[in-house]
Amino acid sequence: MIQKIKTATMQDVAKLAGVSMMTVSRVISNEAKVRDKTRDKVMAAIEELDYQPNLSARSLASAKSHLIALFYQNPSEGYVGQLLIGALNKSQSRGYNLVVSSLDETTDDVETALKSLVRRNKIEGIILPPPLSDSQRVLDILMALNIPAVRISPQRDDHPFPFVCMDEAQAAFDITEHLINQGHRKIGFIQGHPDHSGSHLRYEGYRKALEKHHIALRDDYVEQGLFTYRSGFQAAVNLVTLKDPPTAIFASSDDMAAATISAAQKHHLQVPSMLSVVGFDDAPIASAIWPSLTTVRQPILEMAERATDLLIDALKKKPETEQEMETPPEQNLENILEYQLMLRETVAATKVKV
Amino acid sequence: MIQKIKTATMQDVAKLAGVSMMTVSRVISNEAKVRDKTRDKVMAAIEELDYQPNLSARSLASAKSHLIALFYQNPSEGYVGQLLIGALNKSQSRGYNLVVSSLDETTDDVETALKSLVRRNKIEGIILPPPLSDSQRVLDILMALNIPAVRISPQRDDHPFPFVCMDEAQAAFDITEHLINQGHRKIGFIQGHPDHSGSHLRYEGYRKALEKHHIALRDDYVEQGLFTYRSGFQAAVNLVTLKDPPTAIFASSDDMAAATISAAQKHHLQVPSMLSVVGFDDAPIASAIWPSLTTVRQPILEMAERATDLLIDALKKKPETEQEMETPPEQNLENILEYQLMLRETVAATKVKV
DNA sequence: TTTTATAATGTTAGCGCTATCATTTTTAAC
DNA sequence: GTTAAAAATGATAGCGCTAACATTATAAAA
Repeated sequence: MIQKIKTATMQDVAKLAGVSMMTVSRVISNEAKVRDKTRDKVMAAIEELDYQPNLSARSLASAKSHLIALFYQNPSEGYVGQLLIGALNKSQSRGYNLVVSSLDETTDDVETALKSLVRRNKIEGIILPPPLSDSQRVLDILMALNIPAVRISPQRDDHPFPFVCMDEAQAAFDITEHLINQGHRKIGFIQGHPDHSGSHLRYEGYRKALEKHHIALRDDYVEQGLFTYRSGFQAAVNLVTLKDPPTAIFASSDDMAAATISAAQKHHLQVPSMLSVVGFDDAPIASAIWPSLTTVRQPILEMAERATDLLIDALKKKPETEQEMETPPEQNLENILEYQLMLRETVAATKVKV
Repeated sequence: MIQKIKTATMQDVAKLAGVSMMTVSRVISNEAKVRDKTRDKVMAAIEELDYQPNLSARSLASAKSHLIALFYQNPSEGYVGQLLIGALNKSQSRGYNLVVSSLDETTDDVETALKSLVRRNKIEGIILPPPLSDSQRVLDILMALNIPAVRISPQRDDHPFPFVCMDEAQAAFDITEHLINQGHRKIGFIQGHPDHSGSHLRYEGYRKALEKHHIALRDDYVEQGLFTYRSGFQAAVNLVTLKDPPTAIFASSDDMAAATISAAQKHHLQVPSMLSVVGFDDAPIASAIWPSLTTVRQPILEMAERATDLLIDALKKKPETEQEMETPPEQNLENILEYQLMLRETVAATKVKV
């Protein structure tokens, strides 16, 4: 026996509410001119019939694909996963569908590939996570295509496309201050890859926190890393073998923080009793290792959701004004999301009095 | 200036090919009865016009949602990510859309939640990754709903829903044999969580490899773990502090393997020169740490693709025969996917002669 | 060849919604 | 109160495709 439960159509709703289909359509789609009383009647009917609009019919009638795309370029698996879940949830709930595709911006034919993807699939808007969000090349192509795009965690904010991000400098500041509050005064820092978005911001936060608490910035406490475990390991060894070693180390990524813990243990420094360590990202490794890592969680899923919202808002608005994706020069503050300090097991208060 | 490039419709193709729309439709959708000559003409026209079928129109006309769902329940981030990419790619290319939703099978109202999700979104089929693929409860509900589902890496294969998986026992066998081939005879094993799919299979593979090479299975070389770093650490310490410790350790997960490396280093055993370590999963941590971990890669993305294919095949076939999702009792071999040994840096040949 | 079965193709009628324009109602202005 | 402007609502015609059936071409049987 097959379930032939005919779901209610807009027709049904209109009849029940005693209005025309068009009015129902207006109530549902935009917030067009509908009298409150009418809207209420329609809403009630929708409620009663448990009406679900048919997206296919809507797309067909409105000649819109209701398709947005997310392009990614070899970021970590965990990162894409979060991104996808966020973008998928949001687009679904707003009646859009998501196309996901990997895109290598370094190949010669990005332009062709990109254009054909967009044209053939009738893609209406694009979400660009890092590192694509900083690819001048991709941005230029999209700009020329006159297709709306939203960037996630871009390094530079001087581009007309809107973006969502997190205040990395503030997060770095906070986690450094957390160390200071635990009594640490000798705090080492392992920098991230100099080219990568965020490295500088994280260093900036570290610097400012020291400054605020009148702790001198020591050159020998700052080591260069590349975000990788291996680079972090070497940097940590350098710090730990200093004549006057730090009592805490802030590594700019979780991989490097994990390496720092290994390096410390190798040099017979118990973590956190003899050395505190903090990371950045809340990557899977942060909670996999033991002791588990105190770090900063980037709200990746939420960023993806916000980006999707932003994009769809622009899509819905655009046809009216035929304007370029208007970016308020002052980025809306709501698009700078909250991070979260994940206080776990790798930080302890100093026993030594300061 | 807006791009009003009207994309070709089926009408256009039909006209150019000198046939009716219906014939074009038949050429495109199924492999129905169309003379080869006709098909060629149509294909040529499609090619020439770069025709892309309009999915919305198709869905509307065929009264199908072309929607499949993937439900997940807190697996690791990397895992969902791979899964999503695979499922998304495949469903996209076969003209389906993917709804993704997390689902907690332990809550009281799973049944209600599941039913309403399926009904409201008109979901036609479902992909169930672990651990949902083994949830009797969820399987029962879906069965009652008479909705096709495909399971990924299920523990038990006695259920009518089809599944895709990897030969874990064989993989465990292979990686154990790799150790043996490097001259190791004293090989420790850290088991996974006893409840979890795969734990037993991996142990079985380990056991069989020893057996094949006439190496006695020693009880004291087998430690119980729970897949977590922490559990692995303790197990590794136990193995390493044995009077006659193993020269190699096979941990049933990468997290535990990473922990094993830490434990070894803590006990001044250099990896791999003094102790070889292998893991299982090829989780992000495997390539994050250093030395990077020799392990087994599960083809997660491919499994998701295959599962999606399987599901869509069933969906396309079903209406004809109105049959329950026919599972050939003997699972098609094509649905057991190839794993890959990731030979990295944590294995060395024994120096001691055997 | 004629008849019959069968395969191949065509015709028609919507699927459920929105765009467009026509109509009615309300509000504002005089 | 009358009239004009504005706001709210309705009627109609498809969007591009497929289901269902009708028709025609082809092959098989008599």
